[in-house]
Amino acid sequence: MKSAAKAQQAEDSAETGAQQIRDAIREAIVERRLSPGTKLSESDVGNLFNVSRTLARAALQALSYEGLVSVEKNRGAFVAYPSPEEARQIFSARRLVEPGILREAAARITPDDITHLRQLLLEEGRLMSERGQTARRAEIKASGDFHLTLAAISGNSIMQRFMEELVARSSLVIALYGQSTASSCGHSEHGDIISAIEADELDRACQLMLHHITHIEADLDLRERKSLGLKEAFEL
Amino acid sequence: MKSAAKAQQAEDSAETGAQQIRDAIREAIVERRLSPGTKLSESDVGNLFNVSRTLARAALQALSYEGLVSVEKNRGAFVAYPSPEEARQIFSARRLVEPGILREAAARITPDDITHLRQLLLEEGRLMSERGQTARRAEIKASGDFHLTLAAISGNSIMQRFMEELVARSSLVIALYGQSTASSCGHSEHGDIISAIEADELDRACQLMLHHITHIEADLDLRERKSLGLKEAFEL
DNA sequence: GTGCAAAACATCGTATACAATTTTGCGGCC
DNA sequence: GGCCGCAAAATTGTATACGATGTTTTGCAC
Repeated sequence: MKSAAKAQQAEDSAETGAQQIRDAIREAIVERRLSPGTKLSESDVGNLFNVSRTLARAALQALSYEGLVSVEKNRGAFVAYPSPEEARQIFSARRLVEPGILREAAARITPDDITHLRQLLLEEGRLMSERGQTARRAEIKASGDFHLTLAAISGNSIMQRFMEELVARSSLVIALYGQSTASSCGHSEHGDIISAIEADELDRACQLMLHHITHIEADLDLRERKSLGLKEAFEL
Repeated sequence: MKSAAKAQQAEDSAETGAQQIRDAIREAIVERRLSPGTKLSESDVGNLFNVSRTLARAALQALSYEGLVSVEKNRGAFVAYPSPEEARQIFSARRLVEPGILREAAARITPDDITHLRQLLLEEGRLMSERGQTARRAEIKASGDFHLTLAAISGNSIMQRFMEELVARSSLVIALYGQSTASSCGHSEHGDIISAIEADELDRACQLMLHHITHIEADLDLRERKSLGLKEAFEL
């Protein structure tokens, strides 16, 4: 897998400069270094990466297809600001697909995969106990990687790509509406899911996955707050 | 719904010229006026639509994110030529998501929606009995519209967009590997699914949907044929 | 006649330039 | 004093231009 991943990487980095910029911005969004609503002007992005507006534009367009930035005609690109309704749809979509992905993954999983998943878990736990911004960011990424790895194991690259989109957008939603300081995912729930898979209790694993997703969503405050930044921001 | 659809349309057409080109090419691909593997050079596309390469490129990039065209570095863009493996993944993904979509749609469906679906079915049947290329193309579109409408009824725009991608790519796969002259979907199966929904027999509706998708896939010849056109084409 | 190499051609990758639209700031008018 | 309108500035939309890369052709040597 390492060689395949490397080949993929080489192919990507060789493909075009816009891809690199896209990946860099996406990482910044997912790790919450860029807040929802932040303006991403083409010139600024271009200057930042020392490329022309052409490439910056291409990268922003690409991100808009993934739902991470929204481009408004003649107004510019912004880090996506998902509405509560959008947030609900994202988690609804995850509840819809993740059990199925889990089933397919369980059918193809190898001992090596289990080891890999457990390693991810360990890393996640380690980061969780650490302090600091960088650790927090790494933890966010790691907790998403659990779901992404499951999708990779399922062997369906289409579903894998879809999950990448959903996980990335989830990160945005959590950044916006998350309440608890305990970030993103319940750590122990990931472990429970792996255990259920190992024990071949597939139905239980799916149930756990559904509860897990619901728990994440339950930690959000999805009440409508209409255009909260316009007037109410001053009345605080 | 009509006003909402119109607003959407107006917004789209106003958004940018690249979108219109993208939609035009996509329609051509889905309706199989463009065959898989066809080269789509940026200059040609630009000339065809009387725009610069910039817009043509943007449109082709967009389509590559949807999996309908594949762009190869420094070589150009081509109508996607899905491999048998890719085809299997597409239908696997559909089996994974469509029952879930069906369940959500059934929970929100209105009598008007049922009417609409039945109307689609009628149209589909009418086109099926007609002769000629244009009728055949319209039929392809109509049969996909059934699945798309179901996704729209479900109310989850994320899943809806995903289904649009899957249906479009399915059309490509069928164009490549389809055997029977009876195109795309078994017509009667669509009607059976609607009936099951109306009768509130959700589990049965899901089963029918799964069988339906499997039937479509079963009509394909997904055997690997390596670079078939090189010598064997002459030895016929 | 065949095979390889070099040049010519075509096509994509990226940058820069210009046009169109929106936003913003200013001034006049009610 | 506040509102309306116009002009300037900024930003995006699109086109064109140039350089890089891949492909084909052509010519020469074997």
